[in-house]
Amino acid sequence: MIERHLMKLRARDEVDAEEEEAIRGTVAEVREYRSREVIVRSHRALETSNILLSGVACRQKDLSDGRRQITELHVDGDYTDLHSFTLKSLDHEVMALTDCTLAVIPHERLQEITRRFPHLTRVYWFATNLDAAIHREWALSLGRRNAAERMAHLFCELHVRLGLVGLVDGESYALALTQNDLAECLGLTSVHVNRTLMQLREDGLLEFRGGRVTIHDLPRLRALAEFDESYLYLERRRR
Amino acid sequence: MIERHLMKLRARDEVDAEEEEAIRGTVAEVREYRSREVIVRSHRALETSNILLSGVACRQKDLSDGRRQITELHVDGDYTDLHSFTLKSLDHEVMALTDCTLAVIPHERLQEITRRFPHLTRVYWFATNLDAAIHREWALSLGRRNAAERMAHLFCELHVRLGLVGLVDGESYALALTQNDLAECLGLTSVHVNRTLMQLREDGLLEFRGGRVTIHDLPRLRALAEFDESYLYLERRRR
DNA sequence: CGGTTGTTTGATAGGCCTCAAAGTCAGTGG
DNA sequence: CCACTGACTTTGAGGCCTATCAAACAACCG
Repeated sequence: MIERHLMKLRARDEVDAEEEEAIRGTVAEVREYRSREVIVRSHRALETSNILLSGVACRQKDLSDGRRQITELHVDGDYTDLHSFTLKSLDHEVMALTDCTLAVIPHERLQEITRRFPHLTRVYWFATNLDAAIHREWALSLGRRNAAERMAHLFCELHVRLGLVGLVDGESYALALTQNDLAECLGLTSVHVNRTLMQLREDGLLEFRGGRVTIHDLPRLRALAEFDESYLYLERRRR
Repeated sequence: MIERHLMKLRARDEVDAEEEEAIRGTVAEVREYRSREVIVRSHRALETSNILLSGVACRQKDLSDGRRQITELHVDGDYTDLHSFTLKSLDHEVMALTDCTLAVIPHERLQEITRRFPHLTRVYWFATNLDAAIHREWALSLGRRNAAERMAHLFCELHVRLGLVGLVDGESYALALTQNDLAECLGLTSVHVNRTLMQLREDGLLEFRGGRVTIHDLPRLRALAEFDESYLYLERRRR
């Protein structure tokens, strides 16, 4: 059930059998959400966190006039809101962008495994620090990359992150987002996203249609984005 | 020495005498850096972290053609790179924007106090999650706020964060940054920062000159920025 | 098959960038 | 005490990237 979550942890650290068992034991419940449903509301006291088992979810913040920014995308196996374990409430919403299945993990169970397994504490601390690293890379995109570079970078990031959990088929992966969702990730309007997608397609870099991304020229895509995957901390080492 | 660091921790949690003593014991050394010196290089194996004792430092990332984005500003009492404790190396540089003094904390000492004090582990885990919350708010600014709103928001954030450590005098605080530094925080050019500053000044919101920010109308500044300080997690509670 | 959601296209506007140069100021040294 | 320097700020003109507004088109769905 949480196999993809374990795959992801194992890509960056060692997790032994006993730790794995403890992690499996943290799951209290499994819930389903429909596309566009809010999974976690902002500014509410929280006593559980969630692992995304399947689907695409996001963290988003907005302004009063409706301007909205997605600050991170989540895919299968991601903890969407592990940070609420110490924050106790969130500064953003977590929302389902497609139908989603999530495992619910009570904070008290996290408290317990961090007490029993100091190493797992660091594994999960690392995981939240990785989210922050992704935020920083997005800040670089939003602040300094133009539309095409930003978009190329996002597709490269997802290519790696989905690849880690076995969801990339050749150079293609499922991504059931709307162009407006992309716009809210990239700090653009959906109209400009549409035009930028067409440009990337005409340039032979990739196609995005029917909820699927097909990369035609990964080296050029990475070069355009100046994509350097080191911010995803892919080394498997003791944390 | 690390009084401001403790002030900041105490604004969000309780730290008892024994824990405080342990924290003081983590400091191995104190170092000075000149303005513009690199404090921590990216992509290098790290075995220490740093608490900023005085000065302004930043985290920054750049693209090959020189475009640069600052992803967070650090002020007195901040851990500039606590996340390297689990990340082991950084995806960005830490740089001094003014002359700075930093306390050096070996990771092995952090390892030790997290073993002895599970609560302190959560206090510091919280601290890195707070950095991520700041990153998200900056993403909202970079993606969706216009130049004046972004700038207003940044000055509001610093007003609160410097206030926490006693560095705000009335509605004024020292901030020895150049307009170009601001531009690199805000995803703008220094020319446009200059024009935006003039506009904020003409509108009677604030002045920024001689390395000092003077806020003339805090309510209007906050309204312009839609500043909601809850992302800074100012409630004092057990983490 | 009408209704709804999402994509595509077109025309126009504006916010911010680029390039360039002048102005200001603190610090340095003769 | 003043020329000199370098770093930073300010101003101006022009242009581009992306937003805005509007409407047509396509695809999905009950």
